Amino acid sequence: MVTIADVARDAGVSASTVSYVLSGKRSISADTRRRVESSIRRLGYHPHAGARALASSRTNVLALVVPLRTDIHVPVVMRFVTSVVTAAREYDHDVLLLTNDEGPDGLRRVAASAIADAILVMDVEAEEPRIPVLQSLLRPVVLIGVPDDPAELSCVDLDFHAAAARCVDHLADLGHEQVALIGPSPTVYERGTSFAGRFLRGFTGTAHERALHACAHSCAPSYEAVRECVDKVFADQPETTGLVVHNEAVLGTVLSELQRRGRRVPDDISVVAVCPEDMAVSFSVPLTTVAIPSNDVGRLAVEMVIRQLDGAAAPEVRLLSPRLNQGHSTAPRR
Amino acid sequence: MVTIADVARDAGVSASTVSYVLSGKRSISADTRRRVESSIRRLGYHPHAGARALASSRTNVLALVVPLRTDIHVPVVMRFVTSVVTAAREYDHDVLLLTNDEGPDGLRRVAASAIADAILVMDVEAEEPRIPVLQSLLRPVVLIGVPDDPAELSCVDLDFHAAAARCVDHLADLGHEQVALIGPSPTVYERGTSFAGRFLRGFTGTAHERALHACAHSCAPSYEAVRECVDKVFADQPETTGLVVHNEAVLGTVLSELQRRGRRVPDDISVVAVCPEDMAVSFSVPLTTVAIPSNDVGRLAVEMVIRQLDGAAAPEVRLLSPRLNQGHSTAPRR
DNA sequence: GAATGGAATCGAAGCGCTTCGACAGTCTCG
DNA sequence: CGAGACTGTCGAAGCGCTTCGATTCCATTC
Repeated sequence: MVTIADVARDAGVSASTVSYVLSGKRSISADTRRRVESSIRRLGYHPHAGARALASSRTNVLALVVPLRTDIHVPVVMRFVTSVVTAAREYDHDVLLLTNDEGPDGLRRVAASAIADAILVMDVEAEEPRIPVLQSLLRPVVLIGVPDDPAELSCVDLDFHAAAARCVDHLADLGHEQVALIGPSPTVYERGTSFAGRFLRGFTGTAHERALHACAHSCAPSYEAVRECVDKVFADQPETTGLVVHNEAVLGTVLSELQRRGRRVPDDISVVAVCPEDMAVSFSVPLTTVAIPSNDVGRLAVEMVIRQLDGAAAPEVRLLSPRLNQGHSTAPRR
Repeated sequence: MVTIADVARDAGVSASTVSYVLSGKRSISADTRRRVESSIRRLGYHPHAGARALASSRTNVLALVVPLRTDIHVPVVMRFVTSVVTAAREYDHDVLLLTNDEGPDGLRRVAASAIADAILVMDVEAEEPRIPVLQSLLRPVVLIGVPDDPAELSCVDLDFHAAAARCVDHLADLGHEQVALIGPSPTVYERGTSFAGRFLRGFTGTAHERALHACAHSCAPSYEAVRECVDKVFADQPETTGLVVHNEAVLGTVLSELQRRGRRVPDDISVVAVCPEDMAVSFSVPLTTVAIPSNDVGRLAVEMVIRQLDGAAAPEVRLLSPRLNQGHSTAPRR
């Protein structure tokens, strides 16, 4: 293994000088810097992560807690994960993958043994049970999702309340008077997943404000559940002409089910989906969507946590404003 | 921070004794062990990962290289990832998530800076370009997938050749004479993804042996592509009564497309899918499948790499035998 | 009863790095 | 021209752990 001492010898300087070249924490003459850098390259030197962590109490690793559930749409989760990894690398950090199945002890272990400098948590519930542990960790934490009481922890997420409002307003503006929401799986609501409740409240609240008839149904990700759910919508409100789908997993099934029933999109019924942008274009009708900005959220989470690590920022709650992308799945009511 | 010295003082022994209690590398009297363990618990001691790595040259971290592509089915990827994480934790290891976008340098960096002890690689191509780098790393590597020339690297995967054979045999045994394969996206084949080619060869080879008429088509994950693909199948072979779908992303769409055309499953056409077991039951007809054993593969990959780390095993190629689960989507030809 | 060997423990060295204080040399300015 | 400030570099300490003798104590064995 190539050590800092090898580089120092090769460049004719001391080890500390090499360290300062690398960290930039003290000024170095241009000539020395050049020599050291060329030695580093020539020898293929990479600082030993453990040694560095030991000496500096910084690992340059972020821990990311991902959900193992399957009722939450996996491709969406994966988008967050990759955006976090990508952003982390830009700030010279790596990402350690954690699941919840070790429970709070897993978090304590990672924090106490200094495997990671900070922790990012996905799949946040409204009454998030992990908050006490996370607070006790004495490390920066960013929640991807917003619990009812963030308790001094950083949070970042799409503003799902506003997103729902945006959907309803769009449909109302187009003249639709009976609207329906097909939401996430019942299990998602039961668990109190933070974004689900926020969206639902935004939906019903705005529908009420705009004086629309509205109904909302959760929907499990199965063929039968979708069928049943669509049944319920038209049973509740036969004249429903505006549909908001907040459930990526059943989106395709809902569309083909509408088709099967002879309801044309957007002629007979307008559909707004809440999903990642690139998902919207993979259907026969490019969908009008409120995008889930996984990339922005992931990147922002990383930036927030890095700034906290640098002591340059206090915890804060950031809600991203929703953007509606007009597709061909919504049209004025006829 | 609680250090080993704190524990030692608390238990009235030396630091090295605490270390030996933890590692079990020397014998310790029952009494001492008890005292040390209770001190550890009382003080909430967790060994500092960096210090440990420095002293022992072992990080207890496995790096996992995941694909960012979306033409490969994300939920399947995620299943592998979670099974790797879960298995790794059982062997007291954590998982560092790597993507390919740093290229070979990323691998070198992780290996040279001793961030991880070993590397697991997903999304392996037939002519895997990363093999030279991986070999130069001087660390255990396990490929999840089998390249044409593994070159002394460990590999583990489902035996896709045998899996295809199993599908075709099943259909042939049921009396079907014209069979078709709907395979992964064209981009997957173009890239030379290892499992795609192996499956395709298994399909055509076995169909030939069993004297069946067979055709195979790749299929992009879009509504139009599925439609076109199904068109092609029945244009090529109007009497096709056996269909193998090796493309999780379009499975649902293919089924509804068949339905749309009035081809009942399994009455008019038998369908065998290659997908994770739990995915098979989420359709209106529980599918006959050859399961992709993500859990077994992920766990096996971890076990192989751990055994190599312990010096207890040499690199090897492990192909898991396919298992066919009879569902309700296949029936004798009428 | 001296020699042998095993069990249990300790002390010290060392893993590769960062960081602090010291110092020599060079500038700047009154 | 000497005090003071700044620049660039070095040496040494120390981060928390593992591991290699060395040591002590006891039980065997002939």
